[in-house]
Amino acid sequence: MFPTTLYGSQETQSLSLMRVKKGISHTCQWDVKKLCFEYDTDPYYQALDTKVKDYASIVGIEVFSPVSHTLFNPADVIQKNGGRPPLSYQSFVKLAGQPSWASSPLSVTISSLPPVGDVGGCEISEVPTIKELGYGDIEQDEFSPFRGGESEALKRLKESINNKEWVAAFEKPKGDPSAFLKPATTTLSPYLKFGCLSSRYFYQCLQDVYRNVKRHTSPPVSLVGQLLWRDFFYTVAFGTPNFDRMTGNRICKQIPWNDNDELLVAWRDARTGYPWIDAIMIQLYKWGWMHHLARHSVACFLTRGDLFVHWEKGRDVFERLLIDSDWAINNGNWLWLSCSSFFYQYNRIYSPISFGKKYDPNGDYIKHFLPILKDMPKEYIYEPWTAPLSVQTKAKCIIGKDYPKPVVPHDSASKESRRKMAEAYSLNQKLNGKVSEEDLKKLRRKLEEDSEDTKQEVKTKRMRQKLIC
DNA sequence: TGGTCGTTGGATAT
DNA sequence: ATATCCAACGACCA
Repeated sequence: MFPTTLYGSQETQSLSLMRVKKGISHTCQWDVKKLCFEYDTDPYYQALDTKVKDYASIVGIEVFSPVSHTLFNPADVIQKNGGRPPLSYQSFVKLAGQPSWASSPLSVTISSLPPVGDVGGCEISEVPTIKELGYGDIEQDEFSPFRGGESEALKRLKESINNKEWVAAFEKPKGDPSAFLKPATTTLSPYLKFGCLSSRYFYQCLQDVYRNVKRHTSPPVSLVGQLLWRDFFYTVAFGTPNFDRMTGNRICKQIPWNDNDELLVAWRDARTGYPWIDAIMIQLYKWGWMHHLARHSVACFLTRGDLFVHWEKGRDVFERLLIDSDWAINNGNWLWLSCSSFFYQYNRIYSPISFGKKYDPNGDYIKHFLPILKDMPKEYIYEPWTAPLSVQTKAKCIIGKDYPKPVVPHDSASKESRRKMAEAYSLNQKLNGKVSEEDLKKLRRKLEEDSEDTKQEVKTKRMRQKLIC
């Protein structure tokens, strides 16, 4: 179902690096005097921009690179905190305060660009084709429903903002992850990510709405709160070396994740046997977007909830498939959901069965993205393996043949995961966070032994019961 | 150092 | 709908 090649960041990045290098070779013959580009905090672009700035300084080209992608300058917030990024949202909000530009309205009138002029017969851009990116074999109707561009972004922004009551009452945690005909959020994230929509303009539009209503929600749950979350992750990511890895990451708990490719692939390819999880992964594949809480469900399931697979593996899948995937935010949320950083209440596990049922008891979301289950009665739609064979036959969906059996039993798997998390946390505490590769290996062995013991106990108990009977 | 509190859990009781 | 338990974390701040 998925193209076999995984397009990690490196391939895409080397493509843009090539373009920049070519661009540099043309700066002399074009007599370039000034280079303007937005300041970028992602490590890859930091390195790239340094190269460009160094070159410009050598050949005497002026560089203008302002911070404008985020509400605040991450470096300022880090400096205010004594050189380290704040690790909680509340402390970030307190440090950040009001944006300096908030009182002066941003201009949205777009001045026209000067004509390109003579470029000496060279190609200006080499935008890769859909086929080159590995999507050539996908049917047109499977492409994301998002249309690109600034005009589209502003149109969609207006549609959201026009509903003042909705904006004023917005509370992120209360949204419905199963809503797909009309998603429960603004779905503006792809436009923020690609710079089609300015987060600062969005912020000002929201403030305008707030000024014109009696009451409105507040951070962290409000819409402005969501923009602040974005800035929070940008700031921590900027101030944390190796933010996208477990090892060498000062703020990341060292956890002995599985290296189980079978479980990872089942999750990635929407074959876990849990319809709620698989439907979300299909939506990811088809739309490149899912509701925030849907992302929580599958991320928790893959890592600390059920499969105990490394969060970096899930991060890679999201990074490639999400249309709004953003380096700081994606990594930040995987750290959060895997209880590796920011959030530590590993006992709170999303159930792959009851969480979705709460919002969508009929399973409409599942039936839409997993049509193989469209005739499964709602009593069984979240747990089709419990349906009697007669029901499965009538629904034309035999579990184990037409749709997979669960890869792991949720009850015991999540219990096991809780235990592993507790052990890993206690090791991190004991070693004050300085957990080595060897320490993790040892813990992995210990956990396996314990699990063997449990299995043996269960066996012994069963034997005893048999003897009694 | 100890108290507070944290965007978004689940199961069960009322 | 709301309260309570489960089992109990760590960042922040006084």
